[in-house]
Amino acid sequence: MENMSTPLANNHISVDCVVFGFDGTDLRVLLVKRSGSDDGGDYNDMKLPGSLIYRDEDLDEAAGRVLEELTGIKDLSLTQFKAFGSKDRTSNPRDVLWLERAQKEHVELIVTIAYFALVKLDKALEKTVDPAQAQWCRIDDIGPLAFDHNLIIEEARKAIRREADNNRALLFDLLPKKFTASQLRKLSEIINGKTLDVRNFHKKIAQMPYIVPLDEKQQGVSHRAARFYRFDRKAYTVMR
Amino acid sequence: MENMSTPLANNHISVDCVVFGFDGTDLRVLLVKRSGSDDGGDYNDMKLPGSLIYRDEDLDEAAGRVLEELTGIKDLSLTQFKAFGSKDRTSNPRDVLWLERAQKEHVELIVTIAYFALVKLDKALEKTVDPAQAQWCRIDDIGPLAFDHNLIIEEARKAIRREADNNRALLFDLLPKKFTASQLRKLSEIINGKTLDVRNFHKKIAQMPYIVPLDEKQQGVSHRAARFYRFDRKAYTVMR
DNA sequence: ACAAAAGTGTTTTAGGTACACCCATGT
DNA sequence: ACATGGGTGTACCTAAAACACTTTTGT
Repeated sequence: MENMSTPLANNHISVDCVVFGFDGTDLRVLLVKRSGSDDGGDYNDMKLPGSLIYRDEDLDEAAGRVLEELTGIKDLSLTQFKAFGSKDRTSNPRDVLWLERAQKEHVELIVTIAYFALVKLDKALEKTVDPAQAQWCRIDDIGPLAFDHNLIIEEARKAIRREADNNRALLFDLLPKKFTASQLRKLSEIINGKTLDVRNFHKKIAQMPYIVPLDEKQQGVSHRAARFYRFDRKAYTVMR
Repeated sequence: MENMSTPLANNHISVDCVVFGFDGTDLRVLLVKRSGSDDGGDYNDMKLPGSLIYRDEDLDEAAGRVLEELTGIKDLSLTQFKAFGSKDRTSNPRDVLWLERAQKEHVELIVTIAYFALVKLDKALEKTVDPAQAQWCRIDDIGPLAFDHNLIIEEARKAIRREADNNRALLFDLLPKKFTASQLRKLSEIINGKTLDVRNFHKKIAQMPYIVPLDEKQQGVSHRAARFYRFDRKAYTVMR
């Protein structure tokens, strides 16, 4: 902050949000559609939801605003996990062109502060996003995105893995209120990247007082019906 | 990035560096002196080393430049751990006044990307920083700093604790090439915030192939001389 | 001799891992 | 009856925790 002898860059600050949902089988990420045209003609691709920072707004507020505009969810818990500001994040001319058309000025470096959020991906939520505008994509199924957004998603995945290690409550943000043991197990497997022994897993949740078994069971499945559980957040916070 | 109907903030992006050193007993942080004047007259306080981003420079480069200017160390390993962009980080009028004098323009929001670095705090390094300009302060001994720099240091401390959990090599960046078991233990205790059993600690390092005992011992100490150890980085990376 | 820090083993406890079969339900 | 996923118990192994005394060196 001291030295003014070198010209400052014409910088811009944005936020980008990696919103994770779990559909019972796969992890999904909310992406928005982008279209434009360049030398190669018209194109349609996807990017993370994001925005530049507005006047009188701080980072957390900007991230919250982006998600509220897109999903209608207010006060979604967002966690900042990394800033991206390498020069080669605008190495693709298509991205620079797209940015400068949108902003009507020359862009040298755009630093983005990345957030992740975890949501319960139920039918109700799926309806609130306009399919012409946004989409819940399976994480292993995402093509090349604008800017360095593929990298940002990878880093977000690492971040939730780290976070889940010292705060197991995090997983339950992705699950419905009532969930089965195998949903919880499959989600843990996806987050940790390794399979878990079924018996050991049952043993473990049985001794966690904050995972409470319900009397209710699945209905109409073509196999033995699974028991539902719920997460007791109060019991969890008391003990940890 | 899509919506341009709301005015964008007159933003600035900076980097701030939290450089940790270990003097054998305490953890220390490198701080630079700041002086100025306001309603209350002249003042002298301290802040983290930092800088705005220059033209043709990305975040990592800016952070590296700051530290090279200050300490002369090139290619110091810096880890980005968090961005700070809340509005109340400029809630102290003294800080805003200081900023605007330095930059000669109105500042609304300054987002800073914070990095930490770990260095071997030996006599040679202590000499390279000009005491009139900067100082290695004991971490438990730091007064109120400019902006939210006290908060940034707290977050940096949490970050290295997290990092040390899944990368024990990190501790050795803070220790001299030859170190004693008790130096390593005391450093671990400071990082983890709890005391460690001496016998269990010896047992543990004895079975770590990458902590190799040397024949050399301390000289001229008024008690039983401690054995020196060194960290074998190659052996560490091979096994993990 | 004494002060000050270094170094050394054993037992207990808890948690993790490995492993194979029967159960409930719909088609 | 069969296909599909749900649910259960025991033995073993490893890692962490608790705990007190002897050794070396300088003054």
